[in-house]
Amino acid sequence: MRMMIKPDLKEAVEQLKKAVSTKEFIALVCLCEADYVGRARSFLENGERLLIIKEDTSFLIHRPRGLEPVNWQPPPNYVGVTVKGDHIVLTVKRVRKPEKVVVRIHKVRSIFSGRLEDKGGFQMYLSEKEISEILRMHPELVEEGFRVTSAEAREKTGVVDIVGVDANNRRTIVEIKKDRAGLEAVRQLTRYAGGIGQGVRIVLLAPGVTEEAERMLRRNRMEFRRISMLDLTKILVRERSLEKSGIKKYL
Amino acid sequence: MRMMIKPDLKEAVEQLKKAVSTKEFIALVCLCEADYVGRARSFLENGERLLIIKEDTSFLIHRPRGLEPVNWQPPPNYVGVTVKGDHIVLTVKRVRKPEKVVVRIHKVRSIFSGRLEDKGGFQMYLSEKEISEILRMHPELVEEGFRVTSAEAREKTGVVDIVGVDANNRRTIVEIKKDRAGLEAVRQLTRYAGGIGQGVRIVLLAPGVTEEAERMLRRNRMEFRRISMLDLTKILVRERSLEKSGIKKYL
DNA sequence: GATTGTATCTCGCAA
DNA sequence: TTGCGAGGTACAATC
Repeated sequence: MRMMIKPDLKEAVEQLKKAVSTKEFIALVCLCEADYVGRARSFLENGERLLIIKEDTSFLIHRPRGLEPVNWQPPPNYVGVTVKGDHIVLTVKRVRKPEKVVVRIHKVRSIFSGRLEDKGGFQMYLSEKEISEILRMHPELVEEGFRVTSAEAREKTGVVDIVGVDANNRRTIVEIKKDRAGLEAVRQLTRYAGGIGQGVRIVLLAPGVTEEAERMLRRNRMEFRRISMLDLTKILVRERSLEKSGIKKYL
Repeated sequence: MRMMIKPDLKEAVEQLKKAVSTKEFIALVCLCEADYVGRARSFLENGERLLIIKEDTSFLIHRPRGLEPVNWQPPPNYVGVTVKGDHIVLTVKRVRKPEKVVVRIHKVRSIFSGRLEDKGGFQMYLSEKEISEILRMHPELVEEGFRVTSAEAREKTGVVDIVGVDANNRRTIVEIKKDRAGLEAVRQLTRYAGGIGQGVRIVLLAPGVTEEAERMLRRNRMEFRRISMLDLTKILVRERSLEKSGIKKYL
């Protein structure tokens, strides 16, 4: 692990080359310009940015504002470092596609490189899949008397989360959205419903629905039911072994 | 602009707080864990990562591998720094949405903060010459049945024109603008079209058009057609003879 | 490898 | 603010 503040060109190049060759994680604040050629073309004029080269050669250029990187290259990449006159030329070229970013680095403000130790697990909760799982275990949350007949989550025409029958033994398809359902969700559902016979109830389950989406639902004789993500989370927390997962401390 | 290597907790907190309060750009390599609660929930166990807080409060956590950040928050955010026992607690909470990331920082490997000077322009790029070339090769992109009889680039106005005939053998002049066409573009076009006889179609091709410009076009019986510079770029990249002037040279 | 669908998508634009 | 489409989308799953 090594770090330098305002190194001169020679020092910076040396560390950069070494770090690249040993595939260390690199975070470099510098004055630079960058060209991209590949699926499109772009040119980024001179300015101060943060460059990131990861251990798997993932590459990012971040400007001082905005969430998204201005330039990037998904791994794997060939990474080259050379010196041309008074600046460093960093070339990042994708292995499997004809794409590359060329960065001309004029001044290095700071450079960090090292191997980062990161074995920590990452877990997302309450994805649509997990919601579906909970509802399969607790069909009464969908509707009184509802029974699940098919645990199959996907069919060819689109995404279907739960198939079952309601209290009157009528076939019912339940689609789940974890966010407020918009037009796109309803469209997706409509596409699927096109291949379904008459007399089948179609229910959209979500924390909310936009006005237009609800209108579209009505036009297509489909139903909306509100569901509380908080309730589902409580069930998840109650029923899962949570010692190692860590979500417990939130609730 | 300030940077520290392996600072102790107190030093790190001090710099972090100051940098956050003055909205400096921050790049922090540290051992940390992170929780996200919002549209979904996630938990990231302990490990070494790069944290980025931008001048507009954009927030990113990058692991040592993978292009995408493992956690993030689009601006604007409230950013809070506190100390709890032996670790720093960084809270990044979105202003307009119920979402937050809480990071517990256990060890700081290095911290950079400062204001980055970045006024450099950024643009996707296609020269007029290239646009003209692509459309000559693919006249169907102008319109179904269109055939080119001549093409010429006027560099001063940033407009390319192509002369041809449409599917009905009617003479058609196509003007191309790289950027969204405003009133000025239409004025120039009108001036140019003034010397043209009646019965000739005039079509403006651009990525977009302002409302007023479109009205002016209609008044002058001219047409607008939307064209995607990105699509053209893709065609260029895909189909150009690579030996002479194409992408190959770059790659 | 090509296609398809999701995403804490983000972002810009328009109504 | 909400909806809608584009993106160098990236990425995983599927064919």
